[in-house]
Amino acid sequence: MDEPKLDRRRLDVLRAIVEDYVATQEPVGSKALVERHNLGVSPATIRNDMALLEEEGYIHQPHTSAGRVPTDKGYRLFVDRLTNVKPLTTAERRAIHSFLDEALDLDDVVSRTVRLLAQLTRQVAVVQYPSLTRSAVRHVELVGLAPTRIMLVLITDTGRVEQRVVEVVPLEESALGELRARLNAEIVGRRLSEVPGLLEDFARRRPAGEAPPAGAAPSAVDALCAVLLEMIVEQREERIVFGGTANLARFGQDFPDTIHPVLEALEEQVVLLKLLGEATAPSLLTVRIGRENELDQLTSTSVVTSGYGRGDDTLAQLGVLGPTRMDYPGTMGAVSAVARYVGRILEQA
Amino acid sequence: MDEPKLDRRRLDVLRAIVEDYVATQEPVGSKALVERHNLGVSPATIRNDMALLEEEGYIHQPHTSAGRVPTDKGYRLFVDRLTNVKPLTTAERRAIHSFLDEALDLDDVVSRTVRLLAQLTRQVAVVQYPSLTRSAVRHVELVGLAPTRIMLVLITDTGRVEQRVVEVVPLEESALGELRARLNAEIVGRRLSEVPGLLEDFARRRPAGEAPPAGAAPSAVDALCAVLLEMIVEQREERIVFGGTANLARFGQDFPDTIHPVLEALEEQVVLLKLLGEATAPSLLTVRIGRENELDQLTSTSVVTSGYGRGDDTLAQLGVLGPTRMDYPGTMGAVSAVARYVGRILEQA
DNA sequence: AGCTGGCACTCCCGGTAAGCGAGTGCCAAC
DNA sequence: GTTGGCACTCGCTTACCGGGAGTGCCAGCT
Repeated sequence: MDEPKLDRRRLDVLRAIVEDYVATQEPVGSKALVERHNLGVSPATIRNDMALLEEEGYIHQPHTSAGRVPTDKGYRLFVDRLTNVKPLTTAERRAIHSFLDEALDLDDVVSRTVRLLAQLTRQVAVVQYPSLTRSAVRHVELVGLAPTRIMLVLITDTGRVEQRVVEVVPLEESALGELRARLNAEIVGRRLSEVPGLLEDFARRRPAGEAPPAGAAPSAVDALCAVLLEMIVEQREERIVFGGTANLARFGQDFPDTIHPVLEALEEQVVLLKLLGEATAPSLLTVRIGRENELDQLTSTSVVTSGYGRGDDTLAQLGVLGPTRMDYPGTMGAVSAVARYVGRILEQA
Repeated sequence: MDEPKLDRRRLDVLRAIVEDYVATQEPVGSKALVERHNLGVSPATIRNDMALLEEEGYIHQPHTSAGRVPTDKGYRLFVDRLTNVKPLTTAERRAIHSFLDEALDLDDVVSRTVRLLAQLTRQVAVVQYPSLTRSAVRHVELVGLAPTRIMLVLITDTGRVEQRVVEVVPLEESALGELRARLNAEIVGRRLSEVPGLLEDFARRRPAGEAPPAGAAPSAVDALCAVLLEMIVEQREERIVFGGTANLARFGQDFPDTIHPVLEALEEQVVLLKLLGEATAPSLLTVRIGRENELDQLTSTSVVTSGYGRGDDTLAQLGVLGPTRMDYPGTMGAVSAVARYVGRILEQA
C-alpha cells in the first residue's frame, strides 16, 4: 500500500468527507462531520485526522478557515477502496428495461441509451455505436438504381446499416443478382475484420469469363469490393453521440467557467473517442477522475465508462461525464447496469 | 403601416441601436450613437428620437440612466424593414461547398450541415432529416434472416434507409424473391405519402392461390405491409439533430439563467419540432424573435429557419438558435445559403 | 498515546456607505 | 426642429466592518 499510515478511522473520515461534499457541494468541516456520521470521537480528533489527510494530499482547504474538499487523489482512493458500486433500485431497473425494450432499431437503441443514461445519472451521457469491425456481416444488398449505378447496403448483425452509391460499368440485372448471391455466400456471418481478406480472395477467384480485358475499366466486382472495403475501413472512426448537456448547466453557477470548454470538447469527435478510451471488457468499469483525463478542458470533470457487447465481445464503450464531485457509487451502478442491458438487447437482435 | 410617425431618421436610429447593441452587447447611449454613426445631428436630438422609439415600444431602458436596448418588437422591425440578408463572403461560400461536398451519405450530410451551420453562425444549429413522407421510394429490400424472420429495408431517394425485422409465417426463399419484385414494381418511384393507398390495393389484388385460409395467421404479405405502413407513419415524427451548444455558453455569463432551460428544451424532440415550425417553401427564411416563440424557455432566444429540399419540394427545415441579440443579417445569410446548398446536394444524390 | 475541550486566529461572506460616471429628461435659446 | 446646458437618477465599484465558521494548537484528562 502506498500509505500504510492511513488507519481505519482516517479512511472513514475521508469517506465521510467525500459523501458529504458530494451531497452538499460545500466544503465540510470537522463539526458537521461528527454530527452527520457517528464517528464516536470529537471534532478535535477529526481535525487531527484531517490535517493528516491533507498532508497526504487526499483533501484540500480552499482557504484557511474553510472546510475541506476532496482532491482528485482523494476521490481516487474513495472509488478504489472506500465504496462499492451501488445496485440500482428496482424502479430504476424497471425503467431501464421498459425504456430500452421499446427500441426499434440500432439508432433507436443508441439514442434511447443516451437519454436513459443522462436521466439516470443526471449527467452528460456518451454512447459509442457498436464497432463495425467487431460485428459480423448479416447481409449485403446490391440495388440497381440505373445501369451504371448501384447502391451497396451493408447490414451487420448489430443492426447497423451503411449504404453507399457506386458507379460501375454497365451491368445487367441478372448479373447483379448473381453477384449478390455469390458475395453474400462469401461473407455473410463473417466478422467485418475478416472481410478484407475474404474480398481479396473473392476477387482473385472470379470465373475466367468475367475477368476484364487487360487495361479496361475495373470490373463491377472490383469497384464494389473497393467501396465495400472503404466503408469498413472508414467507419473505423466510430460514431459517438452524447446528450444530457443540460445537466452540465444544472448546478447553476457551480463551475461556470468550466462549462464552456466542456461543451466545446464534447463537440469534437476526437475528444469523445479519447474520452471513452480503450475498449475494456464488457461491464468492466473505468473511472477517470479530474486531471487523470488527459485533456485540459476536462480536468475538473470525471468520466465513468464501461464496455458493452455480446457475451465477452466488447463492441463499444458507453459512459457519463460530470463534475469530479459526482456520486460515484450511484453513477457507477447506473453505467454498469445500462451497459449490461444494452449488451443483452444487442444479443437478441 | 402601423406607425406612420416613424420618419426616416428615427428608423436610422433604431437600426444603429440594434447594430451597436449586437456588436457590443451593452446598452447603447445617445452619445455613443452619434460618434459611431454619422447621423448628422447632436446627441440631444437623438435622445428625443429615442424617447419616441421607447414610447412606441421598439427599445427599452434597463434602468433609468442606462442606454437603450432593442425590444423584441424593435428587432422585428429591424429584420422586416431595416436590413437585408447579408451575402456570404466567398471564403464562407467556399467553406460550405468543400465541407458538404465530402459527405458520403445522408447521415453524413446532416451531421456535416449541423457542424457547418454552428461554425458559420457561431450559434446552435438545428437540422431536420429530410421528411420521409415527402420523399419517394427508391427500393424495398427483403432479406431472409431465418425461415420466419425477414428484415425489411426501405430506401428513399433522399438517401434515407430504415430497416425493421418482421416475424412472419414460414416463407421460402423463392417466394420472397417474387414478393420483393412485385412489391418494388408496385411502389418504387412513388411518394411515401402515396404508399399506404398503394399497399392496400396491393394486398387486395393478390393472386387467389395466395390468399390465406380464413381465420389463419396473417399472410407474410399482410405482415410485411403492416410493418411497412408502420415505418412510414411512425417516422412522421421526424428525426432532428442539433449541435454547437458550446456557442450558447460562449457569451460567458451573458445570459446565465437562460442557458439551462434552453439546453433542456433542445433535448426534447417535441420542442425541436416546434422550433423548426411548419414547413415553408425552400429557402424562404423564417425568423422568430424572443417571445414570438411559444415556449417559455425560449423567450430570450431567436430562431432563424429555412426550408430546404429539391426544387420546389420542401423536404425539411434547418436553422439556428441564439440569443435575441444576434447578428440577424449574417445569420440569415448563412442559413439561407446552407439551406440552398443542402438542397442541391440532395438533388444530385 | 491518544483523545478532548478550550481558545485565539484567520479569512470568507454579507451588508452598508461613498464616490464615480454614464446616461437621461427637460428647458431655454437658436 | 435642433442644440447646448444642467440637474438628476441610478447602477457599479471600492472600501469598510462585523459575524461566523472553521482551523491549529495546547494543556489536561483517561
